[in-house]
Amino acid sequence: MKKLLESDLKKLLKRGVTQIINEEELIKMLESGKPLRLKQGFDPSFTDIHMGHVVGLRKLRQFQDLGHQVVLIVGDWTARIGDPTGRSLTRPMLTAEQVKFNAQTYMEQFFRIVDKEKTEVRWQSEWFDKGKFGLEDVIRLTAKFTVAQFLAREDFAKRYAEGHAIAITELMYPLMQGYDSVMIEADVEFGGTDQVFNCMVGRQLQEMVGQRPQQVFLMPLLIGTDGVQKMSKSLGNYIGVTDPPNEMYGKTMSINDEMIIPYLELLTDMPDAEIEHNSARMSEGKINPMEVKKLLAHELVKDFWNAKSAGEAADEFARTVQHKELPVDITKVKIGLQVSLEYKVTRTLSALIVDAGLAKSRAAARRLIEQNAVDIDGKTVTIDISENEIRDGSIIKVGKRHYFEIVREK
RNA sequence: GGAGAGGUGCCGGAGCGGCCAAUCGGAGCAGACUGUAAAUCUGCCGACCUAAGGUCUACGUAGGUUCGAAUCCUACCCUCUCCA
Repeated sequence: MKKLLESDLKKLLKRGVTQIINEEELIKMLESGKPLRLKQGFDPSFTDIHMGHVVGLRKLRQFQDLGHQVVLIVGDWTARIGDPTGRSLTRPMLTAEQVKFNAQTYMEQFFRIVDKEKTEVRWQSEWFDKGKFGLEDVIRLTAKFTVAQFLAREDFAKRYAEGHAIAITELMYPLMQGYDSVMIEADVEFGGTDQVFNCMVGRQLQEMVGQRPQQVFLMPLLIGTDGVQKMSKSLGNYIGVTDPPNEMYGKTMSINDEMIIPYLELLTDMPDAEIEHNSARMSEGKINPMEVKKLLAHELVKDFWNAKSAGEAADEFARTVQHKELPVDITKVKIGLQVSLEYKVTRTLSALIVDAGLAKSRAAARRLIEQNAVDIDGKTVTIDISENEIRDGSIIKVGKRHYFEIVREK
């Protein structure tokens, strides 16, 4: 165990933390010098980790660096139910195969941030599978809680009030998550602020079986790139940890100003003093917020890729976006006479745009043309011309930042 | 088990025999403005056809009535509410 310093404690318990239940006890536990069992669960109902998850994973890493033990729970059973948290609709159930695949992918990404050496991976199936958990257990578990307790939870209450369906299995979800804490004898459970209820159930269950109730460590939910809703894959407002450097950089640059400081606090190791300094300069108008955002974007790409990629992504951004020059790599679309058995096919510009993957359908591509969104070699095109009218090597721009090059086949 | 309400495009939600590819809001996309921010304004927003027009596919599922159905009828599936 590393010796606990005052500065460590501050960083650990203050930065990027919404609430700790119960903080005093947690501090005592940390000071005792005994390695703590930190519970982090996830549902393999999705595969990609994005920056929203990173907030919590970084926190786990900080604890690990002080010598504590992470216990990662693969929610292979809960995933099949679907976490009702924040949902207005019942989620579809997943098959065992999907769950397994997703878990694998998830963990590959998880260990980019969290230290694998100090992590114990446990699957819920270890205690929930057939033969291990029976009706008797279900009854014992469910008997401890009331419907009123569950309806106190905001999302259940809301769905109920609005007449949306709530499956009984969904009520099982928090119980199962709580039971996990008992099984692994968790000292601290980590989660986003939307996890309070589930984590508290764990606390209560542990107490009922005579274990010391876990401390609950709640972290803020990261707002997505749209600046409004929490970051989530299904809303499409996320930055994934596996996003290629240019994309990660670009997406970061598109967040709005208000989010720059929170992102720095939650996703980077930039010292508090430096963050405050930047924040002050921005509000005094001494620096263009874009410059700070560039620091953030660079920092993220550096952490998830490397310094070299970060530099390149920054250059690419400056080149294509700020100076409106061409990107380094351009997709090439081949044109030329294509003769099938039946007839000769000459494509139109709209078809080329679809082939380049920049529109879902030809109708959509035509709409783009009509809306002056398409340029050929810098000149806006307004009608859907034939590929024969396009020169070899022409650069076609679609929207603000998508390009492709025409290559004529002889 | 009984009674009532309802299932519409990515989401919410109008329409209740022809003028409905379907009002409106949100999301999304594009243009203007910019710092590829945000906000704002404007336009688009089922597919296919080199097309001011045409064709096809769509309003829970399957049939039916009608010249014509998202709209009426029948059966089925699903959801919600109340009663038992």
